[in-house]
Amino acid sequence: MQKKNEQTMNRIFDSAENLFSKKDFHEVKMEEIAKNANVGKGTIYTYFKSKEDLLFKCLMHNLEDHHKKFSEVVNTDKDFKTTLKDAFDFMFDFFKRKSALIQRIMGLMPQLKLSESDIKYAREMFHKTLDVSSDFFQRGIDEGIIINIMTSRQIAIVFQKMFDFNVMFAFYGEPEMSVEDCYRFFTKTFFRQE
Amino acid sequence: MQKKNEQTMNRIFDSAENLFSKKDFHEVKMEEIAKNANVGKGTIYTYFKSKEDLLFKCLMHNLEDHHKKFSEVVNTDKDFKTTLKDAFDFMFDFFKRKSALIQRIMGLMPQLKLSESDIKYAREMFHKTLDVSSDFFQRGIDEGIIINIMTSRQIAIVFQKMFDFNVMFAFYGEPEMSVEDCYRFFTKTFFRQE
Amino acid sequence: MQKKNEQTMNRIFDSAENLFSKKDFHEVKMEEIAKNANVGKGTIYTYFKSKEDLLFKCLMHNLEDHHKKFSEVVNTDKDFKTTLKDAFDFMFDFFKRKSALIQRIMGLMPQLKLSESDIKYAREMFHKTLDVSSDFFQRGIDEGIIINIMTSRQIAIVFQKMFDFNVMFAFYGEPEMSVEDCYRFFTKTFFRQE
Amino acid sequence: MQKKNEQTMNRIFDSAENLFSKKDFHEVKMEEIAKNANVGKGTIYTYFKSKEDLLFKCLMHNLEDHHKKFSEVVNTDKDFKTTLKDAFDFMFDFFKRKSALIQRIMGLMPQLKLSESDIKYAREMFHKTLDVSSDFFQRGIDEGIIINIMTSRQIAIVFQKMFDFNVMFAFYGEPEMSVEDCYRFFTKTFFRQE
DNA sequence: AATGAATGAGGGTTCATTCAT
DNA sequence: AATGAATGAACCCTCATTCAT
Repeated sequence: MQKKNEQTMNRIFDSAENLFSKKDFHEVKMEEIAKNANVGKGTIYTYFKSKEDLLFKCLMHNLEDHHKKFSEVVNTDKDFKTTLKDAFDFMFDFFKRKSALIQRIMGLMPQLKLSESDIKYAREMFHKTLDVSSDFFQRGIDEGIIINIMTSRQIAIVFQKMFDFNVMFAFYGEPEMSVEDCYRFFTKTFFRQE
Repeated sequence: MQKKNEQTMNRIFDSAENLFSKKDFHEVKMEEIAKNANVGKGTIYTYFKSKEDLLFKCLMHNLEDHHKKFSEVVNTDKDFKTTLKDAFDFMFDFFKRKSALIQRIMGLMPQLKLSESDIKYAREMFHKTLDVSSDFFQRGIDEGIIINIMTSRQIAIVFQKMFDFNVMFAFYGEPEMSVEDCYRFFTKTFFRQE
Repeated sequence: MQKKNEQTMNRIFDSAENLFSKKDFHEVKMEEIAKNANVGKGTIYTYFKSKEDLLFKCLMHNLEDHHKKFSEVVNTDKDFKTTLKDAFDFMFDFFKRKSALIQRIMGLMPQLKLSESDIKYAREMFHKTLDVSSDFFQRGIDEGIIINIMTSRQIAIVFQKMFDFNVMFAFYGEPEMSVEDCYRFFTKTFFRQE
Repeated sequence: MQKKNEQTMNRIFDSAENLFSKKDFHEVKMEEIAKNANVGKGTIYTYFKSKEDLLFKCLMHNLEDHHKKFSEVVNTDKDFKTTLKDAFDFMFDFFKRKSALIQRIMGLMPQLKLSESDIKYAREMFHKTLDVSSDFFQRGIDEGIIINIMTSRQIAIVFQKMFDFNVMFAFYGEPEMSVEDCYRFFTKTFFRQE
């Protein structure tokens, strides 16, 4: 794919991500995606096999991006607590922009008719992403900062998922947690109390 | 068959809840709901105005049931900690059976075209349900058992939502938390440490 | 059919005629007919084989009634012109009440799946009704009052149909013809001018 | 197939007009229209919003065509009587081809759920068409050829509607009026007798 | 005889996908 | 490569009809 195509594909990606974030898969129409991307309906099909494929590729596109950036955040020479704070900042922001999309897609995954290789790729991607996180928390455990009431992978999952609380807070009209509140919640639960 | 049958409606409810739990709204076909309920396709429409209405009524049906039973669990003479344990037992079980359904429906709610009165009713139901929970946690705060790093309503939301972690644990192949694990997680975070 | 049944059947007839007059066949629902007749939906089917049968019987019911009453009007000892005036009065009134129904039904007749005997009966009914009228106009021709630019049967048809003009006048917002206007129109066209 | 094809739309128009002429609105199936037009069922919906919209557009399509051609017939330098004869020739032919369609549609109009603008457009179209006719008959009145027992608009309506008689004649098995018969009928009624 | 709950065939409409240009 | 007109499978919903009571 040449330069020009890359741009077209990215416009499609942006449009699709935007719409899939806001609406249910079946509420999003290919025509709408095409229009918002300023391309013809048929053009999408030169880049993606089907609507499901587009959804899947959107997810992977985001996961890869997230993986890359998150790796950069946690693979650093700073001390654990400082890095954790950076990680919270990063995730807090990422969550705000992408959680709706990812939540939605993951809820749909079981119904997607994916090829064997796609499933394999997705599984690897998910685990690779979790591994980065879990390795980081393992470091916290090894340094004696985090208590091991959970496995490092479980902690990584809680870390990913805890920002969901804010969605519910918003739903019920409660004040949302700031990134500092989130950090405090996390340390209260997982840090060894002095 | 003369009187509109409570049983028929319950069969439809059961079938719909079951399918809506397993699949996306648009993947569930009315014909499938009818078949699994052992009724004709048209019969559903004598009880529910539309597929969306059926989904909505399913949610309300469950919320009402949940509200009633949960109220019984927490409105008791037992001491706070014992009652909290009962509440965890109850929620853990409820979550296993119903969370998929409720999660899915709540994700769809914004797209549902509900009547004013339906919206009002849903809002009331959600808040009524949360109130029972939040009153209970307020008692914990008042008794000095729970620290007030969050409002009682926020705690109630966390309490509802924390079982979600298990869904993710399952997704990533991590061991799920037992009800005791959940209770320990909660007390670690919200109980005053002696 | 006993007394009681006759009443029920007439309530169904009235309800059906009323609705078929106002709406298209397919817009009229059996439930609506039943409700307006204060009977159960199933009851209609104890009197009529189907919705089409009900429509057909409605038409016949009206034609018979019309035939009977119109016969009484024209079979009289009064002179031709006086009788014609009476006929206009009668038809003008009949038209106002029933033309919508009859027009509608006749437009539907070709699509109705009628039994051989029903078709035969309808044909006889239509012709019998026309015959009364045409015999009367033949008398006018024989008496030298009406000129024979048309057959008596054609005149009878024009006589039946001319009130239609008022429907169109109303549609276009023009003043409608009074019964006297109609009579004048008719005589201008068919009476020998002195 | 790049440009939305005028031919495709005309094929749909022809097919729809043909079927709506022969059958009741609800007896005509979209599938049938599509098949007779040699297009896919969905294609119709790229040209028309709904079945009702198609019916409405069919009517307007015909009225516009009729208006244009009829205007050409009556807006001429020939003398009144000659022009009237031409008008009869034209209407007689038009009626044979289109009256069934227009009659049927007009009977349905009250039940159609039309937009404000559609209603306005239809109203204008109807009146514009009638105006051409009524202006012409006004000329006849002004020239002293036609007596003014009716307004020119009423005469125009009678002129439009009188061909209906032939439909009834056919129904009852009477000989139909030729265009000359119709002309004679009209002049007998509306022309000043010398 | 009367009822109305239950039925399911049938049809209007949507929309992902194709393919000629 | 890009397009969008055309397609038809699929699905929600309606409503005439049936039948157990």
